[in-house]
Amino acid sequence: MTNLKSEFLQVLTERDFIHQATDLEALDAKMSEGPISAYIGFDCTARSLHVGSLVQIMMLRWLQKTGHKPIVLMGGGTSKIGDPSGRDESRQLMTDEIIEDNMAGIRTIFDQLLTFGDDASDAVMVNNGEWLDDLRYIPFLREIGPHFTINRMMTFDSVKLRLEREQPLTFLEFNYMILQAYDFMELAGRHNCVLQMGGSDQWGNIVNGMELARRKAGKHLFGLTTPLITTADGKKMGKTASGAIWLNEEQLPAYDFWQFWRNTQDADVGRFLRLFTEVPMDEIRRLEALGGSEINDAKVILANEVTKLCRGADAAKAAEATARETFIKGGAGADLPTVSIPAAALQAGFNVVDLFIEAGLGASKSEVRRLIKQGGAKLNDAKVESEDLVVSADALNDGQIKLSAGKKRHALVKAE
RNA sequence: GGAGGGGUUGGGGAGCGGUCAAACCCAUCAGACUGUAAAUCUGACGCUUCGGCUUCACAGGUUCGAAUCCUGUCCCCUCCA
Repeated sequence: MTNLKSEFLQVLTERDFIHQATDLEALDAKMSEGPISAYIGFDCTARSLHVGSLVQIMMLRWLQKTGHKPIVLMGGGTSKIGDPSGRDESRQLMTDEIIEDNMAGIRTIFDQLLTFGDDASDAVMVNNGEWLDDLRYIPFLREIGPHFTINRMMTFDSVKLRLEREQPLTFLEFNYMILQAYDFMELAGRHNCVLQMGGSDQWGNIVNGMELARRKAGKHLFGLTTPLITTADGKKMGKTASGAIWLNEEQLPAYDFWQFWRNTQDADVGRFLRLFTEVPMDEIRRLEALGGSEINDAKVILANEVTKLCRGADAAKAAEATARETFIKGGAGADLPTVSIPAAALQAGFNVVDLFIEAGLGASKSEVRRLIKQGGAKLNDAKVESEDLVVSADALNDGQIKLSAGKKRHALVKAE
């Protein structure tokens, strides 16, 4: 791990991206000689990737920045199987249409973070459906099958854990690792790809690909994995009560995305800045050393930087402005979730409880009443004292009513 | 195929004829303290027109009364073959 020569690996090391790597010295030598191609595979399990995948995407970005060629592999083919790694249950099988649709959604985030094209260090996107969809069973088995022993496959975590927990592992899923191994070899042949990266749960799959390519084609390929990113209190990152933190605007508005980062725990700020932003290391060291409430400045920078990367500079600015307006001035920022209600209904008088539900700040009347009872409900920053309060048009402030549930959840109501 | 054990409110897990909307833990939400942090403390945590109403796998039944008893169905687990 010492004295790495290639810029890419230096960056990765410095920013704590590396969990495991195969033959790091040789890889370093190769990468410092000249540009290489490396890939990461993404399953098309949803219309957007979430922050759990952001580490991988950042690696591809650094790869490109340091002059190498990123290959984004869309798992159009493998998504039809479902990766059993790290899961106790089989994934629900998806139809081709859903996979297509998901792929289109996921593509947008890569367009945002990587430069695609035909130049040497331009990123390319490939779909493993290209070579997997039309595989013929018997020839494939004869070509690839002899290189895998069941004995060895049983030792990989994705298989072993499932079996140890006595959870079923179908033959379908059992094939996943073979197909991913085949992918690596295929990419090595088609795009001269020599490195596969991925999350730590992909280690087994990556190693399989390397071995297959070595045996079939005599190629020396490399693998590198990132650690599983958890929060300081040991939870999987990016899973909040309200759902996953999606990278696409369509799945999660920029303001909420920004807030997620702004609410990072003190202990995670430095690590997240290293992994999810391109802020220079000196600056990060300065920011993470901030004590007391000053660390909030670092959190704002974190939120701004990540939002800028994933959603663009304008979205980041707007989100920050809204947060500033809402939390510091105690006003109402434009980016807050907004709902419209008919002006006539408001004229007639609207019960607070119903209004909170309309604004999405409560799922049931009981829930809102509880909120009011506990003193967490505010209307235009004044505590709602009674659940019988009737809100009328004179509550409008610059044409809008600000509702708050607790300190962090705010919404605007406008009359139409 | 045989013998047992079980399916309870987001998760775990009590309850085993009435006092059960159902202990407790976790998660979640709110309040206090702070810094839109963590930790801690407090409270809440099915729905409701506040009269009640719908929940304890599903469908029936016994009973004044069932999550609790009986019958059937579906699912899960353990052991034997």
